[in-house]
Amino acid sequence: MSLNTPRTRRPTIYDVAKSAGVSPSLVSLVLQNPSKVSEKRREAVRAAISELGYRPSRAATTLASSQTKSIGLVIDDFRNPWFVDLLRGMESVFSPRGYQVTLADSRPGENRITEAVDGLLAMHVEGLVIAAEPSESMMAGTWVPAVVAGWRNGVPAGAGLITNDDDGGGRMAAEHLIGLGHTRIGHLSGSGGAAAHRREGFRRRILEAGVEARIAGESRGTSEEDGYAAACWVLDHHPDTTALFAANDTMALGAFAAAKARGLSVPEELSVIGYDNSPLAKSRYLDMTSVDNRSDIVGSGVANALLARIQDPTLEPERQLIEPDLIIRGTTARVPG
Amino acid sequence: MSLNTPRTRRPTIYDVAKSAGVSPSLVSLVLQNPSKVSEKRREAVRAAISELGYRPSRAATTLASSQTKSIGLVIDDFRNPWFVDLLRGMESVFSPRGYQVTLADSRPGENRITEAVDGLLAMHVEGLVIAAEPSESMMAGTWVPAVVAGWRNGVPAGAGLITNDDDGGGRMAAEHLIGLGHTRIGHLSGSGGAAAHRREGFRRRILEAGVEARIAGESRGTSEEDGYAAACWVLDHHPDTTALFAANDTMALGAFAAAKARGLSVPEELSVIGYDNSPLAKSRYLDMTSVDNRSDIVGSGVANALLARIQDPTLEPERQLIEPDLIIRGTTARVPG
DNA sequence: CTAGAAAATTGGAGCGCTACAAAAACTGGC
DNA sequence: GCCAGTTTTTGTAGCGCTCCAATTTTCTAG
Repeated sequence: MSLNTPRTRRPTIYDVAKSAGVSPSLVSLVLQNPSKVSEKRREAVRAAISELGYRPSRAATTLASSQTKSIGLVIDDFRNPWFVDLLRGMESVFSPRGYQVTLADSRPGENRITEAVDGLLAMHVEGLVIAAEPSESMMAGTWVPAVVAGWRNGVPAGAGLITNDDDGGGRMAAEHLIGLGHTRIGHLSGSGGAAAHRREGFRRRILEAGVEARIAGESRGTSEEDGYAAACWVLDHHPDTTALFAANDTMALGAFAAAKARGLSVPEELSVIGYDNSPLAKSRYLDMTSVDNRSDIVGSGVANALLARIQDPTLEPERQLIEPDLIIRGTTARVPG
Repeated sequence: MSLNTPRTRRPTIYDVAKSAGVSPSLVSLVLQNPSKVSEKRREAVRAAISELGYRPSRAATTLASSQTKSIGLVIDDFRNPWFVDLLRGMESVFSPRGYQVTLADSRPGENRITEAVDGLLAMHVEGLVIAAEPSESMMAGTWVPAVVAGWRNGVPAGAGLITNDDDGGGRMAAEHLIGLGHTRIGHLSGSGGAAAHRREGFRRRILEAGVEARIAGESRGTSEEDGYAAACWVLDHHPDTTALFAANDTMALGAFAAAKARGLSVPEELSVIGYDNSPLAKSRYLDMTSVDNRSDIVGSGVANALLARIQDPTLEPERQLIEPDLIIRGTTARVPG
């Protein structure tokens, strides 16, 4: 049978051409610009294509045309939910322009970021989006425009930067709690660029209001356990604390656990505010007040900046901050008493 | 300067060869099998490579060698956390063998699964892992081995299948609750293949024990909201219910919300068991009893099956069930009273 | 010192496709 | 029926790499 010929060679453009009785060039034309081909041949070619189950070889196309209409996205960890929004934002501008985005993760220890970039460049991507801690060396000899998304420390010269205004977000969180009358506020922080900016924005606004900043976990991680440990520290050293600002939603979950262990009810006795507006925060059960960093907007901004630089490589790399949003839900309330 | 020549053509193997004073073939040899090249030339070539910032073109390599050492993974949604474990399991066997895995998501409405498969095949992947609802048409004219991971309905002929034993998992959940003395048990189900199997396994064990099965949400989705709605239905129609089995952890979160709204405490008055052993279930705060579907094992099983069929294409596609694990945590307890 | 074997290196064809110039097939107007 | 203009189709030459046979160099032993 013709339908079930499994172990056969992958069909090429020549097979299609022969089967349709035309030249290979004509088949290629049908693939790229069907309107330039007479209806008769076009249909013959299309029939042959589906008959043979032909799929163009991207490798050959890339090699011959030296443009891939693809851009590479390096992310540090698939478990980090923010990249989903980033990707969605990126695709909203890339897809209509016919660009495809290819993912590479650079989990530390497995393949480092340099390897991820190398792999992407080997695939002839036309541009690079770095959603991971960038490194100077990674850019060595990079010949395509790159933009860093969502990180602020050590952005290599020559790369653009579009990121969430984490300072602003920290300030917003502080503002919200101060507005609710809180004056004894703790912050669960972590190491890393984003956490540092959130912390600084928070600290500055808190000090402006003449309130003491109770900050824990600056040099630790940002997991739920880290959040729990930091919350325990704050609540044990400052038992009069009435509000906690966590550097992300997962850490806020740790804060909930610490509160529960101490018999403190949220938000009646302890207000908690998270960051990221992740699915966790949106959950009906957790219903968490959180700062939304608008990663979708970052994504579309990144895409636009990259596209501009692909079209005009002489353009200067852009730097841009995206304003976050405070989403008020059920874990923050007026100060008790 | 030689270091900073940004807008220049991407260096090729010829550039490297010229710069190192050897033939292109020799450069190619260094790249693939350095031990066959004399130390002197090898070093010269390596120096030239890093001097020029040369990266091999994957397109050219693929075309010339007609083997890519890459396999394609189609997933239905990046937000679904189980694919992370699947991927990890796959990489644990692919990486040591030098295979790379390329991701393509097939979110419905954007690019359908057929397009994702087409894209992957265009990249000359040597095998395909489908972690999404498969379709018959997607396999039309596919010339590489494929295996479906984690879905059981409508698996195309010719594709292998490695999946979690969802029947077994449902049975385990029922078993656990019955063992705790519960006799009035509700189940929050959903549409879709996995949910159906979990439901059936659960129902069968429940009926064996002579307990009535209170099942809700069979034709709805599997989000937290769906879980909430189903839990409300069960708790309102059968107020004497003492335990709830949710088809996944997110739905269990909905069950928590429903319990909270009714002033029922978990697990004292209501036991809740989830499915997936997702980060949610592992959370210190939520501390959820859950069925672990061992997606990592599925991943490595898939990888092994695929590798075997790549090496020997005449092999019959394999079908295999992976036994789940019950992880008992703090949301289930002996029946009250 | 030299034949013969082994190791190191090279030239050239070809992977599947596109780009572009050249050829072929149609137009319509006189 | 013929010519200029237009549309459609087709060779041909690469794109950057690998593979393999052929060639050159190096080594071993008599």
